Amino acid sequence: MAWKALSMIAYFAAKWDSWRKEDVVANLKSLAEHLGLSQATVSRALNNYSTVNQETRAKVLEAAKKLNYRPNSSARRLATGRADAIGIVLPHQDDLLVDPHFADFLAALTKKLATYDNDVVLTATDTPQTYQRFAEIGKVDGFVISAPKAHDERIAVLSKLNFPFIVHGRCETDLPYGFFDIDNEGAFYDATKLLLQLGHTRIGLINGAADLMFAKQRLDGYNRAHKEFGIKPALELIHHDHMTEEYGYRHAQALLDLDDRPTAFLCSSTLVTVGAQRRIREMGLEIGKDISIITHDDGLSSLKTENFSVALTVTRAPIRDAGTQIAKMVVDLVRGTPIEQLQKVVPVDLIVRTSTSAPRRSRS
Amino acid sequence: MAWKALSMIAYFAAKWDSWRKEDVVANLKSLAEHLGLSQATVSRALNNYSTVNQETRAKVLEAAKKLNYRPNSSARRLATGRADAIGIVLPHQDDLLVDPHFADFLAALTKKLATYDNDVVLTATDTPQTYQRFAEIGKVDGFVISAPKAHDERIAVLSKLNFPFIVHGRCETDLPYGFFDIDNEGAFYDATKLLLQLGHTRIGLINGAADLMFAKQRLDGYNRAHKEFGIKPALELIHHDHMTEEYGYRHAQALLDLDDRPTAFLCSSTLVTVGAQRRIREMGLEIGKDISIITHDDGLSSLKTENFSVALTVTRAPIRDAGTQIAKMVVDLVRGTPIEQLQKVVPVDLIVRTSTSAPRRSRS
DNA sequence: GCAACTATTGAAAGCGCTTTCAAGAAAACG
DNA sequence: CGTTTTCTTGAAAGCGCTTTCAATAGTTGC
Repeated sequence: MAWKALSMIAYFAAKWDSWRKEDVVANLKSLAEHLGLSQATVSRALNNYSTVNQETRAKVLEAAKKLNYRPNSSARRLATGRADAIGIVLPHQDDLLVDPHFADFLAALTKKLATYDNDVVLTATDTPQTYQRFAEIGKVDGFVISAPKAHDERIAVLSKLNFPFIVHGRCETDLPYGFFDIDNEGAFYDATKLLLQLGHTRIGLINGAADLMFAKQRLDGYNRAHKEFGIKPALELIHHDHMTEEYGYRHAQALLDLDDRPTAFLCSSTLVTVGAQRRIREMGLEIGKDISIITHDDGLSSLKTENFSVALTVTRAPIRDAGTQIAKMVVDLVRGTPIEQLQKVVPVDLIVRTSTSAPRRSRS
Repeated sequence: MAWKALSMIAYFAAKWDSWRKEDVVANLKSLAEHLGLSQATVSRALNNYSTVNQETRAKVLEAAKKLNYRPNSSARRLATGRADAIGIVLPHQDDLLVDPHFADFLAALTKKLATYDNDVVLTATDTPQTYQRFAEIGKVDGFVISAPKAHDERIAVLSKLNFPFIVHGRCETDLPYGFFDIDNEGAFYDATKLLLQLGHTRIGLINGAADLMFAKQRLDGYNRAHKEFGIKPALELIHHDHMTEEYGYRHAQALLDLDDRPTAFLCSSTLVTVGAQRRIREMGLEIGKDISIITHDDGLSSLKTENFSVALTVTRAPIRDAGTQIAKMVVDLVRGTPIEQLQKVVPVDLIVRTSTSAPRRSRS
């Protein structure tokens, strides 16, 4: 085993040597000297200036490649004023809570930004001062704001600083800002409508935290559908909380303990549904028969709604798509695309599977 | 509503103005001029050099605060050669798969690094060249490597480059490197032993991907316990795969379809257990009675093992702790702490709850 | 054939900070 | 009281890159 380990390392080392070019050149200056050119010309060649002769450019590019030259990023940043990096603040709502959706979002965002040679810089503390500092200090060229609240301080601050940012979601403000959002209102309108059409009249809503904009939008959709059917949903049916398995369980429990308990649930995330399902089972009820469920599905890579015991009817909008799109949008914004062109809302699919059916008639 | 939105914005704007000091000073030069001092002295004062007079320092600090001065990070990086940033490469095993544990880990890491004034820079592409480039380019001072394989290329490369890095986990190599790991082998040894002591003789193992080091370690623990009991586990009992709900389901299914089916499962992650549980239920079996389960619990903030229908017996090691510890370790490493002092393995708790019991005797 | 362009390159001035080196003032020493 | 030390500060030289501006050579126009 020890031998094997050693040989593997030797293998990788050799492989690595073959990638690594012999000569390595540290900086522009030495590359320029090596080529017998000025730093200026070499820099221009590397940065695709039209004023540089084709042959020269070719030579420079070749040498740079051969000598494995990489421009120092700090120097470049200092000279250009650009950071080629986008900031993103970890949404740690509570101290402990981390949204699992965020991993998928981040992965897609980072991957797409890499195609624009932009990095992602993470920060933990979510205060206006953090944003200001990052902006002023030149660490990032722009921000992506996640999980906006209806009235989000961060947007006020960044607007005031006149610093580029794209919001993942929307908020209520008259300030102009770029955003990418899914049609949460429409999605939950459709979902609610489907349930109402099936004959459900008491529909429990297990929503995200009340101050988050998307939760508000979803509630709006829920309400609009009810209004169309002339039904006024009881307040006891509407729950707002963090979207964890645990809270899914608790709120399902509360809903099922009601005297006149709902015949259908509308859940804001897959994990919440896992929790709700646990409670439903405990009570000996059957999903899709005793109780219908529609959940919002962010297309998490590690937890798929089609794989639930009872395949779930969902409103589906892959959060990775949001990451990918927002990456492009924020880069465009930094490069000068006007805000008005960076406001996008995409529709949400309603995928009907077996967790929804007409309510059972037999009720005591 | 529109009015309310407007007023909120006005509120935030006002609040913001009160934070924001009137005068703002762009750079060291103007701050120095404002103070009637040289840039050198001001810089020294700001960076806590002992050679600067106490009174002068106080004056400088006060002025810097009042004028809201923030040193430009690129300039500072260029001058010092430090980036004050740690790189981390997103572990996208497949194109689509994102490990939900990673969000928790990242959050803790980022938060702790912030206390050292270090940022986290994310990258998507996981090739040796990526590491090399980031290192040479000066974007980061060090790396954190996640999910190492037994023979991990990245470690060979970074070692060769002589670039600081800390591994979250371990690997098989004779190269010296810093790491933080939990005692996976011990944890699964303990868990397996518990099951064997309870009388189980056929224990299904639903492990992580076979090339990942932690999966190997866990398998080792599983095997060691069996050896002690003089039992040779059948190969059919040992499964390796990605740790998603879906695969948990599938492998549980495969295991339960065996002629002589296992009476206990050992699962490598909470999400896998969710899937396994689904299959177990479908077959009308009862966890903790028909089948015992022990799962490894990374302490995910949004999915807690104590909240399963049948509270799960677990080997528990919060992944956030790893993030926090590694943050400190990598900073220490960059600052010169020798590698030998940066190798840590922490024990794992075995928490017994109700998902484990002696196997049922009645078997056909 | 000379003025007016065009194409291409280089010199040099930053970008905003840190840090070496030298210098002046104050304090300590003998 | 002259000399050595200690404190404190400033001037200036980078860090490695980009970019303005000037300069040269080569073209074109009339």
